Amino acid sequence: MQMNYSEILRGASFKVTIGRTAILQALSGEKPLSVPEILRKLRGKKLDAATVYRALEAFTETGVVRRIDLQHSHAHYELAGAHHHHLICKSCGKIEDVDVCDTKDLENTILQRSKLFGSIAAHSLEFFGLCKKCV
Amino acid sequence: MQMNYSEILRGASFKVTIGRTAILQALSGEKPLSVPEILRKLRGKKLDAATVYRALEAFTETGVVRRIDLQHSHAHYELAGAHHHHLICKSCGKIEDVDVCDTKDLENTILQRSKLFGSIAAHSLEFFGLCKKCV
DNA sequence: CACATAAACGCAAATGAATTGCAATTCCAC
DNA sequence: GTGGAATTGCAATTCATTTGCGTTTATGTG
Repeated sequence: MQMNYSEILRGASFKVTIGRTAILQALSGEKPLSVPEILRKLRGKKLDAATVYRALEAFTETGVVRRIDLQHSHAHYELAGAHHHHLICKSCGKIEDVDVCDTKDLENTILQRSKLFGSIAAHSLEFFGLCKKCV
Repeated sequence: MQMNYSEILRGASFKVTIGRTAILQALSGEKPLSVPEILRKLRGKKLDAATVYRALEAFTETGVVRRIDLQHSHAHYELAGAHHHHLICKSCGKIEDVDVCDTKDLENTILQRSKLFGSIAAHSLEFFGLCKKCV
């Protein structure tokens, strides 16, 4: 069931390049990364920022990567594996994954009540609080 | 129960200035605004961008204003009145408010399962889909 | 395997949002 | 009214993000 990065890229009909493979690899860690963080992580690979931005745009469009908001004034990205959300510590920035997510009912309720919308394709849900160290 | 902007400002122990009152006024519309949008809306008032950013930072810290993510690569702000969320059309950008929100149970469940976090203070929840015109 | 083509890339420049330092101004409590 | 702290404007700066363009590279087709 494991999918390597080449397969992921090919599966979304992207070319398999060193750069894009490296970007996916960088995103395979536990924490969602911003573009500057990705660039720092791939310092050795002399990847241009424009390349990373263009790759991430393509990746998010096809759903390979998910873009999330950690309220840090710039976007963060993570591999779009299993659907999940995040707990973010407002003090130290620690991030914990949250895999509970039963918003299907909620989405249906919302769609029924909405006068203007016809469909919901995605949602973002992040929780902000304090981790045990920062309490 | 109506609160005017002076009262809101005083209530959060801010000084009541023309600038900050105008910012709150600008945010009183239906749509969450980005800083550039606020500046455009207050063009006549010759408010500096730095002033707006500083005010919004103070406002979000004290909870007077809420910062939300519409996946547009820059932050949007709205008055922190009744707790609600948003439906955002991925095609035309239309925004509809969602006032259904029973995430209290969800938050408790998440906190219980979490090993690292001690408290949840806030959450962001936005739905992305297509409005009826863009279907 | 060569080759054509579209995708991906690097580089440089431009844009645009957000931040910062500092001096001047303004609100507010006393 | 006066003093001090909060707020502001201005200018300069930082940082993320985008864009144009010419070059390189992956890939499928013959």
